[in-house]
Amino acid sequence: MSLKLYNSLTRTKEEFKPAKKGRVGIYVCGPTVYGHAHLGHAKSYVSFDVLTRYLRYLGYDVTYVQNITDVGHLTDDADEGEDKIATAAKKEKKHPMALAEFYTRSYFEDMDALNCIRPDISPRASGHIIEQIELVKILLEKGFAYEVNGSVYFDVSKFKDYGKLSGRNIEEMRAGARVKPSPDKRNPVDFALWKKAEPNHIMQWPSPWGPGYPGWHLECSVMAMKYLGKTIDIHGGGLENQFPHHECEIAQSEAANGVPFARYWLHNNMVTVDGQKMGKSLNNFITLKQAFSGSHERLTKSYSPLAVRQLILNSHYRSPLDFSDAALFAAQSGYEKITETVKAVRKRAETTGKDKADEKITEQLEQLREKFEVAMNDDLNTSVALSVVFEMVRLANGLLGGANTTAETFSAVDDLFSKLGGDVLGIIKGEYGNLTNASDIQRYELAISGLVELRNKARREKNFAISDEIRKILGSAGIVLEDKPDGTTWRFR
RNA sequence: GGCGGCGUAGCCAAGUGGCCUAAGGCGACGGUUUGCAAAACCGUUAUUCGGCGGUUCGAAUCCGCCCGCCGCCUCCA
Repeated sequence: MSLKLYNSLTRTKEEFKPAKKGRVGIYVCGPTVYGHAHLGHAKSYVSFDVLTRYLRYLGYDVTYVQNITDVGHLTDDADEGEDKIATAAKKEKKHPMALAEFYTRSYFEDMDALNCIRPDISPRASGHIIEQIELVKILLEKGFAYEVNGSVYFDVSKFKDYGKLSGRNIEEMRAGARVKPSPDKRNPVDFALWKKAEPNHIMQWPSPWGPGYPGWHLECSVMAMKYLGKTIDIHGGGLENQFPHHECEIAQSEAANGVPFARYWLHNNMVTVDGQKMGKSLNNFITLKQAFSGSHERLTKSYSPLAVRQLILNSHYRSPLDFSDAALFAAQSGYEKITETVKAVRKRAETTGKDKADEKITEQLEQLREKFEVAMNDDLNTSVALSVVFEMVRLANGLLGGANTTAETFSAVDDLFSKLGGDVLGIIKGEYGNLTNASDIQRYELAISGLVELRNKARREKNFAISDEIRKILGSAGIVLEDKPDGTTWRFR
């Protein structure tokens, strides 16, 4: 039984074997930091986060590189528009680097909330200008590129394999081209490696071809090569980047190095909101910060970051995902169900003894783990993997209802919860706290437990009018009471 | 116009030739439990997989046509 991944390059599921035994290098196209991250970013980066988490679970030593694009990504036509960062910086009246820094921090904040493990390396495009210039030089020397008016373009006609990833050929593209070709380019499908900067362009660097800045595709080739070698194991990214971005990365890298750029190409599908492509003009553009706070007119409430994560993992990474308030609501309920069970299991696992875990249960757990791995091995079927976690929830709740389960058995259950739902899927936390500030917790707990005690006194005296009133008051503050055989507990709704 | 994908219960979603008289979640309903609740547990909720034909002993799964939706081809994760 081994991991199979769908390779866009061959359009088939292939058994995954890294080039070096036991070690995996992954490069994923990161965000262009000119705005807050949105639901689309979440699907992409949660998907690749689960990939790296699962590879680590399988015992691989993974190096995960995900770039930050802070220069060179143009608006409009690939080679004619303005730099996205520069445009946003003008609007916000900030230095481009300040703007990039601001949104980089915002991005990490959101990804942390989604429980995405930080990449091992988060290289910035602007920090690799020298390397990018070097690559352009090599491509010029080898005759794959040409210089015109201080800009350098890649000559697509020189690279036979162009189109192999996206299944296109140059003739078709030329026929269907909607963009008017730049007069500098020999061929409309040629793309910019280095762009000449006008004097008022803030983001510019000296180069052998005069002051300028790198083309967008160049950074990924350079940084992947620098940190992972000339041939990387896995290259990931969004489906919309398959063409032209990834196609251009392949062309540049393979033309320069003469060896395959990436062995496995993985592409995640797109996100829609209420059935439509997410776009600023459609008023369905939802940032992660808006989803977490519920501050968007399409959302009826705020959603936990991990509920967003769970919704993403509820479907396959290669399927499109439609975000809607109803779907998020369902994910939130399911997420809370898992969370409450895990918390209860951990509480029962605290009282350690010398007993052994129930063998019948550990056998069941082992079967569940196997089912989970079979699902994940099949091109990361997180939907089925998640269903295994729910099966564990039902098993655990059954044990919680009974009286004879040992702490050791609960500990075994928690162990598997932590591995599968925690380490791999990232929807179960290592620790849960109702509030972040310790002294706040004490004060709230004191107040709430006082009211609970008062209510129980009323209940003992059969004064249910008073007891119901207290529960109602706490309920309106979002605190739910649960009367159980061993006492009353409370939790936040 | 070119290329690709999708259509499974009220909603989300897995399954892609026989183990499917189709996982799992949400919602709804009934039961157990409870002073009443909440939570949990048990049960019910698609004889059917957009429609129509075909291939096959056998199809949600393969083929054809039709209908509907979406994406890429221009920046987007």
